[in-house]
Amino acid sequence: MLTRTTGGHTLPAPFYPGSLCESDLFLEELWWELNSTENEVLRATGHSSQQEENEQSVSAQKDKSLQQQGEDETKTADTPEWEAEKTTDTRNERYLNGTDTSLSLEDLLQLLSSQPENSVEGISLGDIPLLPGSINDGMNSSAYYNVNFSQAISHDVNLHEAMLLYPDNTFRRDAVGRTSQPQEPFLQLNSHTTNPAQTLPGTNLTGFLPPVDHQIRNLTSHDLLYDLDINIFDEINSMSLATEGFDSMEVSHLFGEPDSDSGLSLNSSHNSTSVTNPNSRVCDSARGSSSDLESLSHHALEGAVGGYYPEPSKIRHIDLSSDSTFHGDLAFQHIFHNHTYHLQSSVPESTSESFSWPGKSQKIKSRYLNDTDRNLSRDERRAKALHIPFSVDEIVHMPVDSFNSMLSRYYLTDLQVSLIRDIRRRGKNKVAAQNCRKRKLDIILNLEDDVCNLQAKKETLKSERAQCNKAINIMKQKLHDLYHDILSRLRDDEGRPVNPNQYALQCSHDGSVLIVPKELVTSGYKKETQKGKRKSERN
DNA sequence: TTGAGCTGTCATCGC
DNA sequence: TCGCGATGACAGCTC
Repeated sequence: MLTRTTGGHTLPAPFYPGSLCESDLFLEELWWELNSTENEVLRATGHSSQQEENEQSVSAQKDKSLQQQGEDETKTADTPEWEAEKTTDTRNERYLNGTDTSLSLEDLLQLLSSQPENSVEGISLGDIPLLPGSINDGMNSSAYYNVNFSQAISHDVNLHEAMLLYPDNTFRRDAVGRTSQPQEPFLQLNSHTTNPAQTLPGTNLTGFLPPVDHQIRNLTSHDLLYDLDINIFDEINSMSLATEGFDSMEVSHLFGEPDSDSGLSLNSSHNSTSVTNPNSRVCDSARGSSSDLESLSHHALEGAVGGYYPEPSKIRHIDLSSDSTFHGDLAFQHIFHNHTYHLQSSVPESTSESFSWPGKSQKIKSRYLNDTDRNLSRDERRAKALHIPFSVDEIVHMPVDSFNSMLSRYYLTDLQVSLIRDIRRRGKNKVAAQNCRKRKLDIILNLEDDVCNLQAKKETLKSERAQCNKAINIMKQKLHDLYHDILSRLRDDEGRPVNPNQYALQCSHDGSVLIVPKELVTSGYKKETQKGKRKSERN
């Protein structure tokens, strides 16, 4: 029973290596060897019955894709320029000349469609070079699947809807399993297929992995997706959420943000489908992911009113549930979403993000955020998630007129506009807060300097006062000495020395010096002081 | 574990 | 009325 076609080769349906169980690894090795041997045989013979089936399938798909492409062209009359600029003729020529062996499936199908029928025989899907790093294999296989990805992307269809666009069963790897598991429509994870080359034709995992077969062989999708950037999943999830209609709180929870002040709350009834696929069965180790995902989906709805933060472990299950479609969208995002989000804003970011990561574990946080995302601020992640075509720097630092004209020039949803305005408000307030703190710090420093200067001045004045007092005392002493010296030399009428304790010297206005008894001096002094007081009282 | 410092954010006020 | 800056207050994070 041949149910899976992997690049022109067949796999026995009941035999799915890739489980995390170690016992399955041995079977996986055997499967790999068998498959490798089969590949060699097929290459040696150059053709096979299965290839004929594939070619027939390709021909049928080609017709379908061409028909679908014609329909899509009418549907997507306003496709972006990047799609209009996509030309494959030159690549086809390069491929025919042998200079370019990295043609994608779509290119090849177009090449086939442009060639006479008899020339198709020489090319089968098994001959398609699936080079490591050529992620276009997955992306450009839309024609093969009768899907116009550009339409899906341009319409911002979420993953779930994008998957539903597949009209036939070519995407299915296991029709039997599919019928037996009707609730597992698309996201059958690669955990069943350890060999990444045996995944879907359009999802060549080798494009993301180093071409070390022996290492890849023992990896499961669990392992392969484990280290992938969570932000990519965030983008995928939010892309569907942002366009399909969602509650901003849920996106905030998905981003680990308890507060989203975008202020718009859309329908959140079905937004968790693209995020949490309860039917995704990754492996035995993640067997409990189904319940977790359900609970997460449930809590996501709760989070809209209660503020639930999904734990990182649950987010990990979400990532694993993205399945192979992840790669296709990933490729699209690498190519079509050329957002220039600056990693470093002009405003110095805090070294510690206030972004509240669920669980608050920095190890887990750093595990899911790569270096780029660690440098992204929360608003940058938000903008990236909602595919806002402006950088945070542009949004924040752009003049008002330019900002308003920019908003009017682009067709933006209310959510995007709200987020942009929030980003601008927060960004400007952040700068204002920084300036305010800097200014406050400057004021404090200036006040401290003033205090220091005043203290120094006070000390100077104290020293000057001490010096003045010292000078005054010296002058007093000199005056006292001079006084006694003069009185000691004076004689009364009887020739006796004048007692300094009974007489005092008094200078008159005309410069003459009189010897006056101290009683008169003290009484006269009292009278003068009393007169002075009276005068002051009268005045 | 606790506290200080830093930073982002929100609310509010005034221009 | 709107936009924006300034600032107090609060919370989260780091050390």
